[in-house]
Amino acid sequence: MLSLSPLGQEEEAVVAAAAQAEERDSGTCSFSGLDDSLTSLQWLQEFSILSAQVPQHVHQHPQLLGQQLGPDGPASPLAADPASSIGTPLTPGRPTAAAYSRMQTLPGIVAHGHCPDEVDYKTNAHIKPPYSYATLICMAMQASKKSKITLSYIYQWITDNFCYYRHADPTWQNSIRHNLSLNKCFIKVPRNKDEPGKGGFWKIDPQYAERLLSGAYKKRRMPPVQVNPALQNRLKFNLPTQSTGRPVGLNVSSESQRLLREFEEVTEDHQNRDPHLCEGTMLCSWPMVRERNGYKRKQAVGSRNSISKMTRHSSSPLFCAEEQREAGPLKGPFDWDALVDSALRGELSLDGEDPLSPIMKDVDLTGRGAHISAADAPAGTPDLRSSDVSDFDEETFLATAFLETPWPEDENPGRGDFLTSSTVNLDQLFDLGDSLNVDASSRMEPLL
DNA sequence: GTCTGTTTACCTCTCG
DNA sequence: CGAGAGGTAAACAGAC
Repeated sequence: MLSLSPLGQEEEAVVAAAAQAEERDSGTCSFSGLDDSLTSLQWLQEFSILSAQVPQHVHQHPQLLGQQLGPDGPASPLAADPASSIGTPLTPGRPTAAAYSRMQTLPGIVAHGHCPDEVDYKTNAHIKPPYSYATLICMAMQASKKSKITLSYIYQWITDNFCYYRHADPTWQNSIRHNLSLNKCFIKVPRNKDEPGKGGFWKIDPQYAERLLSGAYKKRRMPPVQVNPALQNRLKFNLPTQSTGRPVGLNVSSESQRLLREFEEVTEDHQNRDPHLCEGTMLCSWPMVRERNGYKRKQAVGSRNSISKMTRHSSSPLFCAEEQREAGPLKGPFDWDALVDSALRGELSLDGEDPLSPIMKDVDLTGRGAHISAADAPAGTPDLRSSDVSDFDEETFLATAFLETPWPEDENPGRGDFLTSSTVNLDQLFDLGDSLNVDASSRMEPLL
């Protein structure tokens, strides 16, 4: 009953245009010409899970950040479908290796019962991606390069990038819809009368996007291993396991292992950082306004949408559908070290008009309404400077952050409002960068 | 009829 | 143990 609607014409047009623009702007090879190891979502898994450090190959090819999903997201050709060839769950050459032993030391990963880092969800149809539906939706939205996307696009993106859902019972689509409707993070944008097609568009509520990104929403619970029931039998017979119990099919290429080693070398220091360094960071400064996000049980009918959703409209400074120009993926070479160094030297000011990312610049610390600049908060304000670190949802943040499209340098309509509304001090920013240097750096790309 | 969207209900799991 | 977060299922209505 899995019936995916093809992309609408308008979407295809945008996708095609984006692809062309991407190729034109980057001056690099086309998406299809990229090394496969750099076009997989898999590196995101690494990035997300391994404490948000920058994989070496991303360091080496930062321009690829925006190309991980390809310029056209769901329009990209489906990855090889291992469901028909069990035993080859990984795409050769992809940087999917992980130091599994090392992972044993990372809380919250091993506890999940499997090593997501080793799983190429784009081709592995057997293991359910460890992302909540909300996260998946966000990822699709971020990857789309559009400010608003359709439900069918979300379906398509998910099935294209997470093989599991290609073969899973389509009830997940129900959950997606359920999530869109129920989760206040998502705003429905009605389709214009003259726009053909079914349904409306969806976008991320800027306010809640901030919270999503800041981790106000917990990551998906991860059962030990969720194996696609539809494939369980085949998996059972076709996936021999190692002595560790891990499927042999999850072996990684030597190149991947090399990349991982390099990555680990780079990130090892970060793993040993004093956790207190996190205090005062941007993310840690964001108060977790744990407003129930629509999951209240037995709510009064209409209490959610009639109020919360109605009050959310496009006046929000971020992600506004028509306010925010379609942004392309990160482009061009990028000197990460130089950026961080200069930032650490204080050469980068986040005050004023620097076109920093919305979430870097404007943080609605209340979650709704009253804005409190992070910089305005007293240094000792506990709820701002050392707030619930555990709430920091790396998964959501990272999963979406790398996909978050930067705004073009030449225009930033609709951003003046948030650019001027608050400030973030450098310490906050680059403490953030310590743990999320990909993201922080990528957000500052327009500065260069 | 199918797709989309909303709503309700109930479940499991995590966390304090 | 209760609350919160997230997942699943199902019913229903409206649009296409």
